[in-house]
Amino acid sequence: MSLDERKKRILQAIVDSYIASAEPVGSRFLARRYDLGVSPATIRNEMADLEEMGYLEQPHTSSGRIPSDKGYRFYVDFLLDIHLLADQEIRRINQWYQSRVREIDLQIQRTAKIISQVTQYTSVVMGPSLSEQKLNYLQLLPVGAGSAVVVLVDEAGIVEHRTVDIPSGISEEELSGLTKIMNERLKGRTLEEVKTSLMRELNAELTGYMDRYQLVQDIIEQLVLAMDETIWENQEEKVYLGGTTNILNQPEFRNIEKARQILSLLEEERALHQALSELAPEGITIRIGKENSLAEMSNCSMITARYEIEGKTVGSIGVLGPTRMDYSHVVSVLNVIAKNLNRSLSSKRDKE
Amino acid sequence: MSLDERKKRILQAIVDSYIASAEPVGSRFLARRYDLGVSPATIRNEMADLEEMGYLEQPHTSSGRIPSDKGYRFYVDFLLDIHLLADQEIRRINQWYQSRVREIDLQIQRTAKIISQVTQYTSVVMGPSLSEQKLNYLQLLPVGAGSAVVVLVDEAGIVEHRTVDIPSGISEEELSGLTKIMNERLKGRTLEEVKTSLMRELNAELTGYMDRYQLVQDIIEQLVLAMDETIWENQEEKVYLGGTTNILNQPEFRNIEKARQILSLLEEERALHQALSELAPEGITIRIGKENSLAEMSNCSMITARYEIEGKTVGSIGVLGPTRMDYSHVVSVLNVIAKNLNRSLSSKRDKE
DNA sequence: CCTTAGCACTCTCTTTGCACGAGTGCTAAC
DNA sequence: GTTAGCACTCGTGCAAAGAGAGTGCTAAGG
Repeated sequence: MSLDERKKRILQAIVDSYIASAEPVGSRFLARRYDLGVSPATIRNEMADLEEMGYLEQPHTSSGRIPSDKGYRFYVDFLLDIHLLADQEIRRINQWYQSRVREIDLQIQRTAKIISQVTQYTSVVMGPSLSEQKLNYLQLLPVGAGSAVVVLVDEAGIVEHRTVDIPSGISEEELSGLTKIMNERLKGRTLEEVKTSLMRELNAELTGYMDRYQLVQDIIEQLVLAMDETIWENQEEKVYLGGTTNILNQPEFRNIEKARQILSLLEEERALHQALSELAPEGITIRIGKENSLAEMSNCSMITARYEIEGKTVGSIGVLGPTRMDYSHVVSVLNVIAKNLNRSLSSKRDKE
Repeated sequence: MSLDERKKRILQAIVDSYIASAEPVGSRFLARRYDLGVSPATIRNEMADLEEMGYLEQPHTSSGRIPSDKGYRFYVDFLLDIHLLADQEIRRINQWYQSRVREIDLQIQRTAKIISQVTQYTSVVMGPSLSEQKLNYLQLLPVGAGSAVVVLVDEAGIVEHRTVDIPSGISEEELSGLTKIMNERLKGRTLEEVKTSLMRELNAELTGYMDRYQLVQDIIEQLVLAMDETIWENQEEKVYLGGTTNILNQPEFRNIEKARQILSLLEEERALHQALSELAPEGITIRIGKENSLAEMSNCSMITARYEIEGKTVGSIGVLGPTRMDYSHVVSVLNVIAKNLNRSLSSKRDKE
């Protein structure tokens, strides 16, 4: 894994150049354009070495070299210099987050849009997982006969609702009584806890207080179901995309077949979600080419960062592009945006 | 506009053939394949006439003919025979709608998916416009200090919520009192009415009942804002897509540039929404090529149908494809799906 | 007068050959 | 260890040639 200084410089030059131009890089070009202090012939020798070691590839016998996945990996791990974003760019991003957005999914969706606009790649953002969020408030509102709306509010101010069936024999007073008891007992627990153990515990207890055993049990069962759906829908399903067509600007996707393959993948929320979930718990994760678990993404790299609510990691934001991606820029952008998003998602609570 | 019988048959044959194969249609092919009873030479003469009249076009001097927009229009208006869907297909669609889905936007989203799967084109579905829906129930729930959640339920059982700021000086009792009064007054009015005139009317009245003039006014103002957003977000923004990549299977979009153009358009929710709104108030609408108001869609046709809640038209479902689209099949599919969707959206209410 | 066969013509698409340019690997000299 | 030189390979662009499909027109036939 150890390359001498010159090999590193050459590899770096090749990757930089290829990222910028998408053209295989030749020795003469390198010698001219980068100040390596050696002749093309020497560079050729070094390139032959690098190829043998697996860092470079040659599309055909007499063309320049392009980085292999391994080459990109080395570049990302050891050669990447993250230059700060231009002030202008940072300001632009901050500005986007000036205006306060109430609804969390709108905020997430906007984030996807911003990422894709700033990076000119496709962005992939996972909606927040709510299962670890703590319940602040729960309300059962009767709606017509046999239906009620459950409204859940968590400590971060995220609101969700869901319609459930309730036994028609229960009165409005009973319902609000039930709501009251549940609130006293469940506030401050995570939604996951609420859903599983607590609901059962409460179930047992409530049947003591109230005379209509069966009805209450029915309601609770419905509630558990609804919460399950709510949590699940957010955690397991929602993936927001931005700039999906940006991918078509990349020369590696000029080929319709390749384009279709990757665009189809983007329609598969479930697969995407999985790809996004397999990440390191914090910091920036970079997956290059075949490092991605999905075969369709073997020409792509994905860079992701995490975001938090209440200091707890709840989801990730990411960028999908060709392996020939501007890693440095994207990493910086994701850092800045994650910071903004964190702030904006917590400001909801700071207000209180 | 009047073509003799033979010209009609020839035009129909050409459109059918071109829809099926995407290849320009020549006279020999027509004579052989369709039972027109005349020789290729005669067909050539007729085709020359049809071209002169504007129903056909010739990609280049010595190729077969393809239908012009006008040709498709004639075909759609006078020659289209809508054959019923295969039982199997109908059953398949009905099956999709067997399982009951509570949340309306999920149902709409699923509909988009179904349409695209059945037709193999891209589907475009407009979320329901809520402004004409009648309010069934409204609730203000205090959440933390300074915030409250407004929950709106309409007669069709559609639930929406929104977080609003409220003056911190107001008590929970006052809030529930306010809720009660509002419910009495506003139930049964359309959301649009609630939003505009009634809110003001109520505003005036309430200031009599309650002693804190300013506070109440603040709340109402917030509510109006929230409702505005709610209505607007549904009516003006939400467009659900299905099978966007299906468009890439069409030979006319092999060209990356064209593909990108149309896919970019699909990302522009606002433009799309507008395109969908300009439709006849009921029945099926077909827009062919340049009949579409958006220049990007001049190679495309769009077929749309309306759907209803409570017998009131609230949105539309549609298919976007090349002008060379299987009009007959799509029209049938949309009819069946609209019917299913209507039923499923009203069943929410039938239950009561 | 309408229909049809025949034919010359047009245009696209594919193939072929060829020259060019970019880039390499290798060898020999520095 | 570095470099210049050279032969070699491969992709690309271009022009010419040929095949194929389809037309429009003309003249003959019903």
